[in-house]
Amino acid sequence: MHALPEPTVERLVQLSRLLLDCPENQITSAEIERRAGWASHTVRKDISYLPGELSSGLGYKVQALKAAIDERLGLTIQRRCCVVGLGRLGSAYLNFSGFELEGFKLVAGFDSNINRLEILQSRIPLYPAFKIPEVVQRFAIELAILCVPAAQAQAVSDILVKAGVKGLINFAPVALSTKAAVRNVYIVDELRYLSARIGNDADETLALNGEQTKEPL
Amino acid sequence: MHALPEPTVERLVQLSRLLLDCPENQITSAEIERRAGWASHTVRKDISYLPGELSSGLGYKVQALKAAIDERLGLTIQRRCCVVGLGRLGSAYLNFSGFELEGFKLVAGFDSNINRLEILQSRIPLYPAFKIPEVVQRFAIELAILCVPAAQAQAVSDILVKAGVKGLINFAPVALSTKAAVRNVYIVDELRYLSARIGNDADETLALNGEQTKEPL
DNA sequence: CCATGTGAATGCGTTCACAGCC
DNA sequence: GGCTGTGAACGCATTCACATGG
Repeated sequence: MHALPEPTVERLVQLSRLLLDCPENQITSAEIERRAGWASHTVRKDISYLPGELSSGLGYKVQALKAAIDERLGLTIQRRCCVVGLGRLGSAYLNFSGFELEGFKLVAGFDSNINRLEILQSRIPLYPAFKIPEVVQRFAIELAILCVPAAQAQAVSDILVKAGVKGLINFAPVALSTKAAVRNVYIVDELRYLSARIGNDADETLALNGEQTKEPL
Repeated sequence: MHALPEPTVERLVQLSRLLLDCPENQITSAEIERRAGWASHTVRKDISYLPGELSSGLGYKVQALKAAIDERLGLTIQRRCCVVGLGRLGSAYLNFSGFELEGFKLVAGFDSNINRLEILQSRIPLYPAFKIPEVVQRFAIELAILCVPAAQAQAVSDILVKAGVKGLINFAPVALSTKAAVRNVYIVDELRYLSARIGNDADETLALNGEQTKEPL
């Protein structure tokens, strides 16, 4: 079995979720195109990498398709994760309830500020940062949502990875150097990227009165 | 002036920020490789798309390089943005202080829950959701950070875009259908993607393709 | 020598076009 | 007929190798 192309993995990850709230039993590649925006032949090509009999005359069997994707991508395993850094962003994710639904289990929150641990109320157990090695090992935590300030991100990531964490979502604007898998999510870069995309169309003007009348969607 | 390759834009966006906290005057492509993780020839190729004399014997001139990137990508314009949906995630970003530093101005927060508007304290002016068209037009808001529940994301995005918003960061797990530029950030998909990458220790089917080969810490 | 810059080669994902099957 | 599945063609970004400049 060969490695999947990187972009294919990315699309299949999304497709798997998309199939979650898909009430029908069958779905065609054309319908997936409509819902997700990828060309139908791209969808078919992606799916063709998966093993098994997934189609039946008029489309793919939703259950079987989702199962095949999850199986192939290793998404059937329930992974334990933690949130590190319980500022506004970290505690937002600490209280996010969408993890369990999709096979993740949030089992710990960490912060170096003891006061903060006492103030925060959460269903999830909270620990001081110095307990990261112990707790990560004890619960076999594999994934971490890293919400600490940029200055500490590299050091904290080192501790996490040493303790056994294999994947990180990094919200700080630093390029982590680590053997773990990393996904960077920095909102300012996202804004900058959007800025680049929308270009310098009609700027300068402070839109005094009339406002440009936009055509409907 | 030709369009830049998509991946180049993405790297230059990050490079521009990386140069922000770069105290030196000169930087070589090899040093950028060390800090950002891209091969030095990739860096040079990316930079070669930019106009102007950016190098001088022993590396690039940091100021000039950053200026050239920002100019080319349209990052010199200060864009106004807003946060829509002031739940935990939305209010976390509402209080994030990193926007101004990098040329963005957060000028409004919106939520449909009037109570919430009264409870939240923020330096940023808050408005009820029904005022989105008015406020977006009045302040010429171009970018929106969309933190509303999935069920409302499409409808709210329609209103924003109709009012003049040109780019959206979407935190909800839905594929928005819109003419605006969109960046999707859904944390569960990020976790799933990491899951796929780290596999099950026994399972090397996904064979991390080169990608992030970092040298040891 | 150092490091940049760039045409040319390579490799990889996308797109195409059509064969196969329900 | 409609839809999937896939080898083959294509196009684009990456990578290479070497010419150029301080």
